[in-house]
Amino acid sequence: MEKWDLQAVVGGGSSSDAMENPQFSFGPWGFQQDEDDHSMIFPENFETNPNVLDELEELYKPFYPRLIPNSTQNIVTTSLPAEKPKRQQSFSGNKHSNKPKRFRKNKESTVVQHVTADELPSDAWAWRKYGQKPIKGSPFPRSYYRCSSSKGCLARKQVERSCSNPGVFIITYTGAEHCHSHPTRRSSLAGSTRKKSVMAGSKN
DNA sequence: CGTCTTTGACCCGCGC
DNA sequence: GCGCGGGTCAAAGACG
Repeated sequence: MEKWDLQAVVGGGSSSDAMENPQFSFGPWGFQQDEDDHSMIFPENFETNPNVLDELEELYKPFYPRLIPNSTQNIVTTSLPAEKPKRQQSFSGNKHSNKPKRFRKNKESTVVQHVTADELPSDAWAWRKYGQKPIKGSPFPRSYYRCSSSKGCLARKQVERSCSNPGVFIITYTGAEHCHSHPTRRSSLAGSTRKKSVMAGSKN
């Protein structure tokens, strides 16, 4: 079983980093968005050109925990096909409840970071894992996290390991922007330092 | 007690 | 229209 500890990977499982790094002004939700095209344009050589990287760091510093020069950390934004009319979400409840159906696909902007294990950012937000799925074509599963700092916050992120570069993690921020400020402390640390044994043999 | 992770099932978008 | 793949829900169990 490829059970790899994403808790350690995303850093969201531990509150220590977040609290020790108050300078983090983290949150990809807040960059400029066009009405229709939720995208950011990056020069192709931004990763290799130190000047470009520096400029970008200044530009996007408020949105990311840190941009590490000479690293594999990367920012790729996906622009949504605004022109392509998609079928509206039905929001018809599911078998479990009458709650409105969650919207699918990224109707908000998405921001992708490629980081190495050592550079995995520990953001100031508290994330709660709500799902994990094996991805076709990738030996590694993708984990889904949502912001647990505030109940109404719709911010989400996905963490997966690069299939071509197992040492590189792909963090995708999706959903809405945070509707709250950085949590000064976690509401609870329960479960945040969960032992690995739980995931190893809980249900299998 | 409150929050977290895990995990199977469900639902939807999209390609064929 | 059907099937696949991906995203989300919610119950159960664990931890501080």
